[in-house]
Amino acid sequence: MRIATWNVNSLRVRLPQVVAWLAEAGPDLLGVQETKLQDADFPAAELAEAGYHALYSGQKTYNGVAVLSRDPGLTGVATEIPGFPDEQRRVLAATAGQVRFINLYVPNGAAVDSDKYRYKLAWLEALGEWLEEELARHPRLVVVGDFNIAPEDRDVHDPAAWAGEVLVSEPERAAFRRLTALGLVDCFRRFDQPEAVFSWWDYRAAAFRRNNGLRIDHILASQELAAACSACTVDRTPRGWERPSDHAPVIADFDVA
DNA sequence: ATGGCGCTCGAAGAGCGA
Repeated sequence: MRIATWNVNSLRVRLPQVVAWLAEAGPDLLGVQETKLQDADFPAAELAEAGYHALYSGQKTYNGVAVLSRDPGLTGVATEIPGFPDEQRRVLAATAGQVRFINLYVPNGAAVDSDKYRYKLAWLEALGEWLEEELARHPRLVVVGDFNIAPEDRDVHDPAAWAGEVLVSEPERAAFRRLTALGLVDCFRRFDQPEAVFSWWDYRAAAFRRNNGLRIDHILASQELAAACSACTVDRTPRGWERPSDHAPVIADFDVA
């Protein structure tokens, strides 16, 4: 089973790239973030033509998440963190067979100590409580998305320049470690990886060409699924296409039915 | 060098992302 995540930064703009990438990479499940589409405008027909059933939870202009699945028989759909009502559409969970799939667009946080930063930390706190329950219910749980956290300095192109900034600050990293302490495994770090592998590069200052990036998009798996994970990679290719998203897809393969 | 680029809304330029 192939599971992937991709912040597309506008599905309206990126739909042709998403369709092309689905045909190349062939994920069974793809978590999409930043669709920036109301549900009425979601391109369900185009994606169905590409062979994918879609769930979506959108809003105008900002945020918006979707789950694309080869298997149309998804159940247990959730669009909120229980007990954390939120107008921002950042959560979409569903069960495919025995696999519980949770797709997240974690708040960006804007700047350390801002209102948005405090919202991000509160959001992550509520997420942790929910994921603890989800883990108890679902031995095969995978949590994907744009976490907007680079967990360690090796996930940052220039740790000195980024020290203490939003996306790398210690409270954010502590929130990420709280998730892994629940028993969720960062699939990317289960394997030997090259140095300087990132999933996001600023549009400005030729950041992609210089590989000035951050690894902020992640695939976390329960221990049962992590044990069945055979690979986890970032696919840099779409970031090099014309008019790309600033994020690249992350892919993990699992030896489960 | 504290900007730089790209998307949205809406029809200019501000807000936002990371």
